[in-house]
Amino acid sequence: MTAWYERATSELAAAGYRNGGARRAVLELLDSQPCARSAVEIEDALRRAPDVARPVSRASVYRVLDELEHLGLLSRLEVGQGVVRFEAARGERGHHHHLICDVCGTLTPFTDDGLERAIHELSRRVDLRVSEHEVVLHGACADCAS
Amino acid sequence: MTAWYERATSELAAAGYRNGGARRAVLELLDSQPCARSAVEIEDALRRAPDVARPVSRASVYRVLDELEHLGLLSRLEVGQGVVRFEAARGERGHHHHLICDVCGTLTPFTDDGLERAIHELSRRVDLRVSEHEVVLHGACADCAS
DNA sequence: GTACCTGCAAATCGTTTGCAGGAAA
DNA sequence: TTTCCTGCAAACGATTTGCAGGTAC
Repeated sequence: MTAWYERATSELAAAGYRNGGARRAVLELLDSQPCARSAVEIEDALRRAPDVARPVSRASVYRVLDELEHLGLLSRLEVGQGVVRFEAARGERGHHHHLICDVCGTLTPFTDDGLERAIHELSRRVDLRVSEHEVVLHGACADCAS
Repeated sequence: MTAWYERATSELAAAGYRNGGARRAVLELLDSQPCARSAVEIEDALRRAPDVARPVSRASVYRVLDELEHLGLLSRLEVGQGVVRFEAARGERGHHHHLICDVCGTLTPFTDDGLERAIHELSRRVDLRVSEHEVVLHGACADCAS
C-alpha cells in the first residue's frame, strides 16, 4: 500500500465516498501500475486476476476513474487511437512524461530535468494559469524501428 | 493560398489523388485555421459558410483527414474530451505547442525555444526513434481564471 | 433503515465502413 | 469509360446514463 493509495482513500472518505468493493478494486489496480491504463485495460486486468482483485463492471470503472480524476488523484493521458488512459498522480516524485511507439502502441514513462525547467520557465510567461502539463514523444521503439 | 496549401495539393496529386470537391473544401478550411480543429468542427464550419465553402459529409471529412495525416500534411492533437483535432503541418516555421483551458476548452498555440532545445536534447538520449513531439499545458485561461 | 454503490442494459457520441450513384481524368 | 470520390446510412467501439437491487454505515 503506497502513499498514494493512503492519500486516495483518505481523500475519498473526506469527500464523503463510501468504501465500496468496486472502488477499492480499481484503486488497488491503479496503485500497482507503473504507467497509464485505459478503462478497458483496467476492467480486463481486474477480471483476469480474481485472486488478488474482483471483477468490476465497466460502468463502475468509468465512474471511479471520474471521481478520482476530479479529486486530482489521477492524471489523464490521451494518446493514440482515441483512448483515454489514467494513472495515479503521485505528485512531484512520481512526475513523468511519456514515450509512445506509434507502431505497437507501447507506452513508456520517462523523466527529464531540463524539460521540467523549460516548462516551469515558460509557464510563467504564458497567458494561462497552468495547473498541469504533459509531454509526449512519438516515434518507433527499439523493437519496431529495427 | 499558402505554401502549405500548395504543397498539400501537389503531394496529393503525386500520390494519385484526384482533385475532388470535398477534399479541396477540407483542405481550404484547414489552411485558413490558426489552430487545430476536430472533424465535427470542420464539418460545421463548412456547412455554415456556403459562400466560401461547400458542405461536406462527415465521412468525407474523416477520409480526407486520414489521407492528409498519412502524407504527413497534418499534425494530430488529442486533448480534452476524447476528441481528435488536426492542424496543417507547416514545418519548422509553423511548429508550435498548445495551451488548453480545462474550463472552456479553448485551444491556443504557443512557441518556446527553450522548450524545443530541451526536447531536442532529450530526444537523443531516449530509447525511441523520435519522429514528433507534443506538449500541452493545461489550466485556466485569463477569462475563466477570473 | 437510509443513502450511496454497483451491475446491467440501453443510450450517446466520435469515428469507420459498405455500398450505390456522381465526378475527375 | 474507367476509376476514384462522395454521401448516406449502418456499423463500431469507447464512454455515459437510467434504473433496480445490494451494501456501507
